[in-house]
Amino acid sequence: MNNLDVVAEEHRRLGPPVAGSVLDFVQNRVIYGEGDDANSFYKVALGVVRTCRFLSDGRRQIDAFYVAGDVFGLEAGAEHSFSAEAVTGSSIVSYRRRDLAALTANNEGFSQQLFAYAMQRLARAQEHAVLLGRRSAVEKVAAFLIDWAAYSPETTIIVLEMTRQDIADYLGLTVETVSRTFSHLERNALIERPSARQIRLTDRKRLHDLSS
Amino acid sequence: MNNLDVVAEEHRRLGPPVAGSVLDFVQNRVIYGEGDDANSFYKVALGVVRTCRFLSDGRRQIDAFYVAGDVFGLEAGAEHSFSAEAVTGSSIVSYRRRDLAALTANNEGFSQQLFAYAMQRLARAQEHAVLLGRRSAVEKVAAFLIDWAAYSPETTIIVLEMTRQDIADYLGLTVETVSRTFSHLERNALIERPSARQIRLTDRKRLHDLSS
DNA sequence: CGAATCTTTGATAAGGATCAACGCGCGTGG
DNA sequence: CCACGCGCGTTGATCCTTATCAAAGATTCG
Repeated sequence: MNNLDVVAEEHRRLGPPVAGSVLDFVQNRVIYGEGDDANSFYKVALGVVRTCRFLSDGRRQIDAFYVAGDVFGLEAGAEHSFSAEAVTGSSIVSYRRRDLAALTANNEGFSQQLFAYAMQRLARAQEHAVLLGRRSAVEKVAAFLIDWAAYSPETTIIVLEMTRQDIADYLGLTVETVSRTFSHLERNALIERPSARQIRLTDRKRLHDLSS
Repeated sequence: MNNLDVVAEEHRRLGPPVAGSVLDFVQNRVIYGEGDDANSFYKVALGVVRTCRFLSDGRRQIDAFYVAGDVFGLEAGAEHSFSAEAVTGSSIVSYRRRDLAALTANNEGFSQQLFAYAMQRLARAQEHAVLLGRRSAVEKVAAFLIDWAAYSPETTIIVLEMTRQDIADYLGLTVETVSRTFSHLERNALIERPSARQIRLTDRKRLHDLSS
C-alpha cells in the first residue's frame, strides 16, 4: 500500500470535506473519487489540481489541470465522473451543490454565468479531444507548453508544477516519450531547461506553429 | 475540386441558412464551417450530422455525431469552433442564438435546462477524450459500437449511417485499422456483418467489457 | 547522507500508419 | 439492360512512431 493508497483510504473513511469551508490538501491527496456523490463542487484558492479517470488496468487519463480561481467538480449527474487530486499542496474552497439551486432561483444572471462556465469547459474538452485524437507526440507537448504558459506569471520561463507522468497522462503518451520529446525540443532550440521543472520557451513562434 | 469542395464553396457564397426555418442538407453538405459566426444553432429533425475539426495538413477529428432530436452548434464564443456537416441527407431546424437571451429572461427553468444540456455535452466530450487518450484500437471500436447501438432502434443489428472514414476520424484511427478491427471482432465472434453498414452485436457483453 | 522518487537515455518491441492493390455495390450512361 | 466508372471497404506488405523494458543520473526529503 503506497502513499496514495493511504490517503485514498483515509478519504473513504472521512468522506468528502464539509461544504463551505476552505481545506488544504497535501500533494497527491485525493479530493474526491470517481463515483463519489457530487454533493459539493470546488474552487482552487491556491495550488494545482488534476481531474482524472483510472481504467481497470491502471491506465490513467488526466482530464484537466486547475489553477487558482478555477472551478471544478461540478457534474451533470449525481456522481463525480472523474477523480480529483492535488497536484501540489493546495487550498480548496468547497461549495454545496444544492446551494446552486437557491442562487439560480434568486439571481437571473447567475444562471447564464453557469451556462457560460459549462460551455467554456466544453470548448476546452473538445480541444483536448482533437489534441488526443489527431496530434503527434511533438505537437502534443508543444501544445501543452503553450497552454501552460498562459498560466505562468513569468512569460519566458514556465514552471511545470506537475510530474512528467502527469503530463504524459494528460497527453495520452508515456513518461519516456514526454521526456524524449522535451530533449528533442531542446536539441532543436525550441526550449531550454534550466531544470527539469523549469522550461524556457526559446522559440515560442515555432512552438505555437507546432501546436497550430 | 471534389464534390465536398463544391458544396463548401456554395456555402461560402450563400452564407448560413436563415434562422427559424427547417432546412434539408444532402449527404456531406456543409452546415456551417469552423470560424463562421455562431448566430444560429441547430436541432436535427432527421438524419445524422457530424461536427469536426480540420487540421492544416488535412487530418480530421470528428467531435461528435448527432441524431434526430440532438442540438448542436451552440457555442461558448462568437464563432463556431468546429464545422458541421450532414453525414446522411438530413433535415435541420435552425434557431437564432439571440432568441436564447429572450427565452432565458422570461423562463427561469429554461436557463437550468441550458446548463444541464451543456453539462451533458461536457460529460460526453470528457468520455471521448478518455477514449482517444488511453484506449487501444479494439477498445475504441467496441466502445463506438456500444455507443451507437443506443441510437439504433433494433437492438441486435445496428446500422452505421457513417463511412469507415468517419468512424476512423471519430476514434483517432485510420480507415484501414477500423476495417481490420471489424474483421478481428468478427473472427472472434463478437459481431457479424450482414453487410458493411449493418453490424450484428453477437456478444454484447464482451463488447461492453472491451469498452469498459 | 541515504532512500525514494523523478527524469533521462538506450535498446528493443509492438501497435497502428502508410502504401498498394483488389473487390464490391451502385448509379449512370451508352 | 448491361458495362463501365467511382466511391467505399477489405486485405496484404512494410514502415514508423510510440510503447515497453531496463538502467543510470538527478533531485528531494527525511
